[in-house]
Amino acid sequence: MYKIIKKCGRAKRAEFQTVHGTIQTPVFMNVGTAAAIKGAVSTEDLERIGTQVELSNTYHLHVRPGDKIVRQMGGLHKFMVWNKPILTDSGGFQVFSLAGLRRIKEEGVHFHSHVDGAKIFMGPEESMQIQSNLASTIAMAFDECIPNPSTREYVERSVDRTTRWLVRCKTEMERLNSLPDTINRHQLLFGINQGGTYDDVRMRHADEISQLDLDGYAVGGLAVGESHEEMYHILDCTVPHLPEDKPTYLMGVGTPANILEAVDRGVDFFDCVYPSRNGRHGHVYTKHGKLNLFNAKYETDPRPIEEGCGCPACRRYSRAYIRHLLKAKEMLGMRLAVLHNLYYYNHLMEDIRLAIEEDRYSSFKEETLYQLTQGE
RNA sequence: GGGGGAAUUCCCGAGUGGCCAAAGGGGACAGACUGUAAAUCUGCUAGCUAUGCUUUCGGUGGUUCGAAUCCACCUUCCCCCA
Repeated sequence: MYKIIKKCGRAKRAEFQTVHGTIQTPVFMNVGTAAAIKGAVSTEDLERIGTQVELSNTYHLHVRPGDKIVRQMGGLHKFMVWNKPILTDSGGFQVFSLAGLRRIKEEGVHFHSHVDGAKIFMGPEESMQIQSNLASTIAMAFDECIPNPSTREYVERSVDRTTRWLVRCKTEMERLNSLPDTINRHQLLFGINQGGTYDDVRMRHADEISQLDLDGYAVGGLAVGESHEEMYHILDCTVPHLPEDKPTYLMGVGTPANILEAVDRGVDFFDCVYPSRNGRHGHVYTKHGKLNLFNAKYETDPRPIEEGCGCPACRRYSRAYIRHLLKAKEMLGMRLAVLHNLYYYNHLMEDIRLAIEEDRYSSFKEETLYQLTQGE
């Protein structure tokens, strides 16, 4: 299922086979929380910009339209008309991001819906059931994404609960996959490592969950306020304690520089809202760093966002025009910026894969990081 | 021709004697955003030799210790009646 093709230092070039196709890693998963990438991005667009995996969210789809409706429509793949792999996040991040709207108990989490305030209960079993209804390719374990900073005492208690929840997730997922009427009987389950910024807690937890023989392992709870140095240190400590023959996923990360560094520490999967959200907010990525198209200096800039870029935005449109659209709040402006950013991320990953294959990842990383800081 | 109303800082618009360089929008300018409660949020928007000073509320003159606010005249615009 997971096959390492080439290693270059700790960086891995691998293939991950799923029922919805083979994922070439390292990979960036394009975030479409509510079964759509914000910014009016269609399935056809995703095919054009090189998307391999789309990520959607258990909590959001449970709230709206409801996972039973998605199931009735034949599962997320049919519903979205996307036949490549889909990873669903478990709702664990909403335990973090909806902190004001939820209460954590051993059995699970009580939420108030951010849409209408309705009471929602989600525990490991519920999360697995919802994800089974969604029939994603990869389900994520239901965890608590711990805020930063948190006390050691809290982190240890939370991590132990996340482990107990993980065991329950695995049991429930096996049961669901064996049901005769399940849509995707090959649904995979990734566990999630937590431990805040406490490296010993991280390593201990990684060792524990590695015993469970899951389909993949994620490092969660990073990029939530700690420094980059802390994040890289945690990866240095944690990734070696996760199974080498399973994919590693760094959740929610990150900037191009974060990804370059994390790949160098053995990470295969990434996802982040940056390319889509920043695109909607007028920030676009180039090999020389990020541009803010709202800035006055692009008012009459006839150049594409990036010279030579093959994305749908750069092939036809100028910075000046996209800036105008963004300022005029025309949806096309956001759409073009998001398409560019996702294309940039997907192609950055392609370059990363090639560099590993050609055994030159270290120099590629240094050169790319250097370029990113240079500006134009 | 007669009667009434209005002119405010880039725009709209509040303010009708001191607490006013002037509310609130908008626009402009800049910043933030890392498993998306995010097409969102924040800051800023007269000038300067800056805990103060100068210019600014259609124009000119006046009343007052003090005027965007009161008075006179002028200019422009709007509405109603002929």
